[in-house]
Amino acid sequence: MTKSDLEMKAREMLKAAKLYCTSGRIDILLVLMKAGKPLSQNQISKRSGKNRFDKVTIYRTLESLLSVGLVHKAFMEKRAWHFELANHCTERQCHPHFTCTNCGDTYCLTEISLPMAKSPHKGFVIHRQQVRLEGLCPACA
Amino acid sequence: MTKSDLEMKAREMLKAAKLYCTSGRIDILLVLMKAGKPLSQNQISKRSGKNRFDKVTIYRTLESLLSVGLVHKAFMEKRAWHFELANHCTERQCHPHFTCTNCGDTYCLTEISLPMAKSPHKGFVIHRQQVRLEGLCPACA
DNA sequence: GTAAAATATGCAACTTAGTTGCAAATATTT
DNA sequence: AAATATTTGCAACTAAGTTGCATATTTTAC
Ligand SMILES: [Mn+2]
Ligand SMILES: [Mn+2]
Ligand SMILES: [Zn+2]
Ligand SMILES: [Zn+2]
Repeated sequence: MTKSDLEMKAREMLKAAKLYCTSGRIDILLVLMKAGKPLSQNQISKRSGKNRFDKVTIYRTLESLLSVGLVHKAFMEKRAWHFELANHCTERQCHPHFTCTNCGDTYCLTEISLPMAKSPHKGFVIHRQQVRLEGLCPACA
Repeated sequence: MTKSDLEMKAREMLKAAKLYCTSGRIDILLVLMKAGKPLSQNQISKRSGKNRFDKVTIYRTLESLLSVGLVHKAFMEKRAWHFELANHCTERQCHPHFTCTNCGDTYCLTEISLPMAKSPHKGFVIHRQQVRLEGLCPACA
């Protein structure tokens, strides 16, 4: 897929979601598509190349992408929020994220999925489940 | 269990972990025991009654409890870290936490446990798994 | 019990993540 | 091209968490 193919895809995603098609949104979508793993505001900023958006803009952009479901917050034990494209995800369950306790890298384990937890009787209604794994990555094991 | 029973227990936990038995640690352990759910530094501070510890002390106390495994960080989609006693937990998996998307309350689902995820071939070694659930609590369903 | 050694605590100052209001800029609709 | 709707940057702010250092408390050794 060429660079402009990706950009076309980003535009289509925004259009389908009825969001204004701005350079900030396109740029951030491209960064997330290329990254293929959850990124923080800071990481997104660094990867935005020549277009440097204000951090407020990045947060507000992510918020708008979140609100239409194009992006998810990933469940990670880090200080900063991490965002990723909401693909590979069902309505009820995102793929697990694995973080290496040695090198700190995080991987999306899109091949794995756990059965949904069963509600513990007393009337909890479970809508969504997120799983976080930690251990050693191939390089550190 | 009377108040002093709990305090005795806290002292024993600290002794067994070879940590100095200070009023701060005892106090924070008591708060966590009584709470029975993950609390932030701020919440712990408010619940500490007449003994008000500096927030730096609370963080450092939690760090020491973490380092000997008496306390865990719970995996929550909130801005602040949340800590809880590390009981009801196996080495490999803590109980799932459920957060109500309506009222925001969090519950420890100690009755539930999911099977451990299987490593996706390529050499990941999984040590620990955490599960977060969201949906509606009995009061909000 | 007392002194020495080891560790915890408070305070002030700092860093980093995320938010808010408002005026200027850009995107869409007409 | 103008009118309208929405986004963006900037500056100033809040909240969470950290660091250094002097003082206080806990433990150990005698
Ligand atoms: Mn992912
Ligand atoms: Mn819990
Ligand atoms: Zn690693
Ligand atoms: Zn609720």
